[in-house]
Amino acid sequence: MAIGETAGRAGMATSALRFYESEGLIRSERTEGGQRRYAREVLRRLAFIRAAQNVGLTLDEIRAAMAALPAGRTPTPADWSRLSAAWRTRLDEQIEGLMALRDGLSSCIGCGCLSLRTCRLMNPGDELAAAGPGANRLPSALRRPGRPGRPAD
Amino acid sequence: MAIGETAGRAGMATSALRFYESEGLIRSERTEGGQRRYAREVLRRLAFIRAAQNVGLTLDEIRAAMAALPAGRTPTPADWSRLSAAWRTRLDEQIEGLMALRDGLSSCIGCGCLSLRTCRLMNPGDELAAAGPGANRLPSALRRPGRPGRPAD
DNA sequence: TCACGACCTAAAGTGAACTCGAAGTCGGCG
DNA sequence: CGCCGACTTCGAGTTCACTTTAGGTCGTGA
Repeated sequence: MAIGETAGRAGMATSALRFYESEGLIRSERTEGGQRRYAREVLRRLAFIRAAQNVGLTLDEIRAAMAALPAGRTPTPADWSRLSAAWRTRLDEQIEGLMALRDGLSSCIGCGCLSLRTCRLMNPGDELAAAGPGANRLPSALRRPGRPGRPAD
Repeated sequence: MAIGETAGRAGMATSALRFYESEGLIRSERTEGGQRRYAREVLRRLAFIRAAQNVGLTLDEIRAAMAALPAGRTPTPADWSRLSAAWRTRLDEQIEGLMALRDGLSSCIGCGCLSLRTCRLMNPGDELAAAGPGANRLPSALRRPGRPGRPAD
């Protein structure tokens, strides 16, 4: 399949496919003239990438996960299934984190304190005293790239 | 308070405070020599910003929310409380979204299909046919800035 | 054969939320 | 009075996941 058809089927832009290829997430053959031709299997890889992103993985993590696929043969459904099984735990953790935040919020909403030191909304993980004040920990899917962890001070 | 002390108490870098000020999220007085001096109230604003970010709001949204604070007087605990009450709903939605994703995953994990068209993991909101295939919707806290919604095609 | 859309590369741009660095100034303690 | 750390501004850099643009090539239906 040419890049346009592949992208269309996967619901992505062609630029994304080129980008994924440059990042080593997918592979392609080339025609004589240098155009990409994708194997069917790539659709499954793209689906995996999409799904993994929904769960909050970065492309780095996704690449690492896919590196665990069998090298020689085309991956089977079972192979893909095994990979995605790990996501359940991850999702569970994310849900748990959000619920903790919500419950902390409930306990704060009445008082309006928003105290930096004592409010559970500020300090989800209890004290965190060693890491300095302020809430710094979020499930990784919630952490925003532009907001890197404070550098070691 | 000088910027260093304020930042220390809030658990943020001084650069963040300057940035927030440049973005109109906080305000300061200046000494004769041009240095910033912060009022106590700023600590509460910073706490609010931190908490709102934990819930997944952008600085734009946070600025908008804080614009609803009373202009003349110093905001009371009740004022802050009212603002943060809206977060509960938001968190509930986020949790619900993640749980739906997790349950979709459970139903997929056995089959390993990862089918672009039919897998619920790919298409959380059922068909979404109008918006094109692929899963495009995430709770905003999970959406990553670097990954903008596909432009209108 | 030729037109035209689909494709190619490489580099630069986007946006969020900051951080970092350079070059210079302030302020409070001794 | 002098020192030195804390402060100032401003512009550029960072991360992630792409998209956009410019300038050129491929491939296929008429």
